[in-house]
Amino acid sequence: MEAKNNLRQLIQMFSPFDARELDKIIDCFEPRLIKKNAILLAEGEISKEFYFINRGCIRTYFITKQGHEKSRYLMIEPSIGTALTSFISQKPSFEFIDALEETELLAISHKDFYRLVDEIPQWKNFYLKIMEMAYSFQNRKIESLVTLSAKERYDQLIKENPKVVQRLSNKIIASYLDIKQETLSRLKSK
Amino acid sequence: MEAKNNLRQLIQMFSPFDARELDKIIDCFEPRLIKKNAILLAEGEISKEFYFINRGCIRTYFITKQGHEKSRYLMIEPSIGTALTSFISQKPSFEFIDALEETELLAISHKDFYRLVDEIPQWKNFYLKIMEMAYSFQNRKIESLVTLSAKERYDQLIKENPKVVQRLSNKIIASYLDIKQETLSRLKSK
DNA sequence: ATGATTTTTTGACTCAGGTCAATGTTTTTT
DNA sequence: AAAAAACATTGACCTGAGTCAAAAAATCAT
Repeated sequence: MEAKNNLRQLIQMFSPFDARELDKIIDCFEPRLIKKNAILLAEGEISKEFYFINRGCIRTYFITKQGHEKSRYLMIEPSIGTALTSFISQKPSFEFIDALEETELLAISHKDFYRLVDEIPQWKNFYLKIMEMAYSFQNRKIESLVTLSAKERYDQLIKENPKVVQRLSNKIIASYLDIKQETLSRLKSK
Repeated sequence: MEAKNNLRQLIQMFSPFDARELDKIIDCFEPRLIKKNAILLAEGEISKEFYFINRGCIRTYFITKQGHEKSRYLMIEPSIGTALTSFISQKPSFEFIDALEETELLAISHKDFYRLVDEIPQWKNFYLKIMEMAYSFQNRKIESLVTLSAKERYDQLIKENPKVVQRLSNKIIASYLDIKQETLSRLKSK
C-alpha cells in the first residue's frame, strides 16, 4: 500500500532500521480516511493514537477561556504527530485534533507504540528523536512569540513554510501565529 | 559527598536503578562551585554539559535583537537541566546559562551523558523522561503566553512556584514572564 | 560605613494589535 | 443555481503593556 511505503521511507530517514523490524512496526499502523473538519481528539479525551499523515492536513489546537482557537501544530503530508502532551502522560488532553482537509492517514495505538518502544531499540531511538525534535520546535515557537512582532512572525512562516501559508485559510494561519484574523488581513495588505 | 547523594535520590525518583549502574552514572558528574553572575554558557557556544543544581540557582535566557533579556528556564535546587536545544543538536546555542546566586552544582559532559545513554538502558529511559517533561513544560509555557494576561501569568507563577517569586529579583521574574520590569512592579501594587 | 551600582517604583505618554461592526467574497449545501 | 454558511476585508475606536525618564530604595564593593 502506498501510504505504508511512504511511512517506511519517512521512518528510515531518521535512522536505518532492520527490514524485519520495520515490517513489524509498519504492520501496527492502520489506514484511515478522515473527512474534512472531523475531530480526531476532543478536549478532555486521552490521546491514544499517533499519526502519519499521508495526504491532507490535520492540526492540534486548543480553545481559550475567551473562546478563541489557538493552533499549535499543523501537519501537512508527509508528516507525523499527535497531541503529544496527552499521548505521553495518558491524561486528558487540553488540545483538540481535527482535519483541515480530507485526510488519509495511518494510526498506531498508544499501546502498540510503547510496546514497540520496549521491544525494538531502534524504535526507542526513533521516539527519542521525535521528542527531541518536538522539544526544539516548541522552543523555537516560544522564541518567535517572545521576540517577533505579528508581521515578523508572518514573514518568518512564509519564508520557512510557504506551503502552509498557501494551502490553509487565513483563519487557521492567524490562529497559528497567535494573531487575529483581522490583523493578519491588514498585515498582508502592507 | 552530599551533592552526589542528593543527585542519586533525584535520579531514583524517576525510576529505580541498579545500584552499580547508578554508581557508574554518579561517578561521571563532577562538582563545581559557580560564582553569582558567572556565565556557564554564552550565546554561540555549544552546550556541552548537563547540570544538577544542588544549592543555588541558574537559568537559561536569550537576548532579543532589541537587547532585552528573556529567561526561559529557572533552576532552583534541587533540579536538573541545561541549554537543551544546543545540548541535543550540538550546534551553537542561542541561549546563555548564568548563575543567579552562588551555586553548587554537579556537571556531566555531553560525551559521558550520551555514552551512558548507549550503555545503560535505564539511563536512556531517564533521558526520554527528561525530554518528555521538558516538552510538556514548553507546551505549557506556550499555552500561558498565548492565553493569559501579564497579571494572570504572574498569579499563576505565584501559585505554582512561589519559591521562585520569593527568591529571585523582579527583573528576573519579569523577564521569565515576558513582561517589563515596570509592568510587573505595577501588577504587584494591584 | 559610605559611595557606587543595581533594582524598584511611579508618572506621563505611545502604539501594536485587539474589539466591534458592517460589508464583500468565497465555499458549501441542497 | 440559489440560499446559507463560513471566511475575508475594512473602518473606527480601545486598551494592555511598552517606552522613556526620574526619583527612591536596596544591594554591593572597598
